[in-house]
Amino acid sequence: MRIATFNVNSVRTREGIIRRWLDEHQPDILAIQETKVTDDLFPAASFEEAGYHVYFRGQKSYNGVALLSRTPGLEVGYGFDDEPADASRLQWVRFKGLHVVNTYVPQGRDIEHPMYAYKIQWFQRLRAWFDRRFTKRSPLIWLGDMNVAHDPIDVHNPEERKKHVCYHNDARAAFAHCRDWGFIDTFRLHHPEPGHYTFYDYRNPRNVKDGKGWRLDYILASPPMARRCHNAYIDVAPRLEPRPSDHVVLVAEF
DNA sequence: ATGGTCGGCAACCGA
Repeated sequence: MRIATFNVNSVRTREGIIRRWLDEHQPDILAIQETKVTDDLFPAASFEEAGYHVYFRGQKSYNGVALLSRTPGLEVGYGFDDEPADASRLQWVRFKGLHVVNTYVPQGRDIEHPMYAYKIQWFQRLRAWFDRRFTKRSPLIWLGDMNVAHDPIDVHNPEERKKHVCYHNDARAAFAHCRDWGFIDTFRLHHPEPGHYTFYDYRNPRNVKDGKGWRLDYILASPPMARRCHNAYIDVAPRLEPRPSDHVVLVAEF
């Protein structure tokens, strides 16, 4: 089984990229973040044509999550149990023998900004949510854009990024606490070496050109799922497109 | 050291 995650930065702008990627890689599940569209305008028919069941929740301009799947989801939900629910950042789908949780974690804007405290809190709320709903024996996948480079090898220039909201100690600790529920990082399992990234900030074209990136996207597995994971890879195809996205595709095979 | 680019959507906000 092949599972993938891709922050598309507008599902309407990347619809062509997504369709081509689906045709070429034939994933069983593709999780998408930053769809940036309300549900009435989501291009669901296009992905259904490609042979997928489509589950999504979005809003105007910002955020938005979606999950495409070869097999139908048996149950689907959005958001935390309490407020703010953040329904367009947290999605879960139950399949036969598998739960998938798709998140677009708040970026945080700046260390001093209230959204950074909100981001830290968001990981804490998510950990409590995992604790309530699942056990370590659950066949569970948590994937998406976590907006954190977990370790020094997950960012090109860690020494210069200590005050960045995606590498600051508090963000890394909050992400770590959430992972400590019992998740295993499927990509790192198969690629212990540095230099693999899933995001290239195109506010600096030089860094994009030089491949100086961040690893912000993850496919994390509960112990029973991690035991079944035999391969993981990053596909940089979206960077080769005429209108490249800032994130690329992360894949894990089970 | 600074600022650089996208996408959505119609002025700037968010990343």
